[in-house]
Amino acid sequence: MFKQGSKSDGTRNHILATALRLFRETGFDETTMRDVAAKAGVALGAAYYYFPSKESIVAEYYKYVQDQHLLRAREQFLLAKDLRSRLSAAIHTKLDVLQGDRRLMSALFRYGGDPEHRLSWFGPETREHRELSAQIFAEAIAEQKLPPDVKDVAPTLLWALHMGILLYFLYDKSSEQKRTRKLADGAIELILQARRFISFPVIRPIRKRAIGLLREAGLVP
Amino acid sequence: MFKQGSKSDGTRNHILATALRLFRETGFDETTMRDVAAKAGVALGAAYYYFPSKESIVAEYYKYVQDQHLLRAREQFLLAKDLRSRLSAAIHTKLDVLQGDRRLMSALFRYGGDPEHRLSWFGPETREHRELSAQIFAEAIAEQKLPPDVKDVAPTLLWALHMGILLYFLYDKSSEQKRTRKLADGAIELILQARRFISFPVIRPIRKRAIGLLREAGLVP
DNA sequence: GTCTATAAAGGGATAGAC
DNA sequence: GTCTATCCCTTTATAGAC
Repeated sequence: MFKQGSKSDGTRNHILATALRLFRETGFDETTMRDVAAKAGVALGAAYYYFPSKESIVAEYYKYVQDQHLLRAREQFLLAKDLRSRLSAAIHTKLDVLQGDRRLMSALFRYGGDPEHRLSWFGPETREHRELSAQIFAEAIAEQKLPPDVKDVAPTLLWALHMGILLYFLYDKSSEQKRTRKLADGAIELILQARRFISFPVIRPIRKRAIGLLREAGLVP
Repeated sequence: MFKQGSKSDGTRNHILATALRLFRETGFDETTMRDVAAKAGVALGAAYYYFPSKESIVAEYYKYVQDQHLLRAREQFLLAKDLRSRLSAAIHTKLDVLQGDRRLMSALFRYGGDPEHRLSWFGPETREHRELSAQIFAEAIAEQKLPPDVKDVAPTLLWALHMGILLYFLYDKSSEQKRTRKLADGAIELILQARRFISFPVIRPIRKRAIGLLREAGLVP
């Protein structure tokens, strides 16, 4: 996104930027492709030439979010040494990127329930996105000494937690979504507390069982 | 749904049944109101006379699912005494009701991400549905001796777990969604195991903290 | 009150001309 | 690479039959 170059890239970016602006201001469903084309000063067909569907514009935004998240999280990882700061960096940078775009996220959300959809969060076509997202959490916990089975599944579980927090974020009407920030911080504190328990021999059987269940279900690697 | 009576009820039910059949066979987006009207043998206007929108037909289905779940779960509760059977009844009856309607569920799913939508799962308009759903889980654990704070939040947490299982169900391509059944059974076993730990004094602080966090976030009562 | 027939506004998507 | 013209669909609306 926003890379410059040939003339076509200029038009494409112009249409994209206009569309995202309208989606943010007016909402996804409320914005028509005709609006986008008109405001961008191109014909309807031109908009469809660059974006095969209205949804594909949102898909572009999804990529942008992933890139931004990776960039910002890694930037903060350079200075964050302890687990708390690193988990905090991983989740809060994501919220930073999405702050103000909650209406757009609603449009993304709808793809999640359709296994056949190209943009479904859990479908094969978006596996790369998921893995990239989990990778950020893997980097957050990279230096931690943890039982191997825990370390294997932790990134995916943190990714799942982060998805839950994003859902909360979507519904959070508090100013600047402060409640979500608090929820995230609280969740991190719980993780830190759980981290101490997780290696205890008493916990081992239930831990093994839980991870085994998730593995069998294909929910974790 | 399916209640008989006046002539209008007959037509209404006929349109509803036809629409659901087409949604199941062809998919929600692929089925047009014109298809529904045509297959039901009524004019387009008649279909819109009974259902103000295509979505409102799906909303009707949602009510039907809730009613059926309550009915079937309570029927099984009469014979199920231990916690395992009662949790099993609560979740498996829901899956029974939804079995074969996964395409329809995809259509329902999309409402979940839009806080402004009348049919959003987490919005104020559907609170009754959520509470009714949690009520079934409350009945499943009614006879259990549990710390009061746990007993207060358990129905909501079980409801959340059940929502997660339904998401898995949506994506489960195994024949008759056997994998989801296994996942549900495994989750129940984990709950039984956790049930033994939950009252331990060592666990108390982290438990209090976790529940406090959920309360502050407004996620549990 | 229940429904048919019909039209038309508004919007997603496409074919093909330029 | 861009635009015009067009199709199909949802939805709303209306006039009138039963």
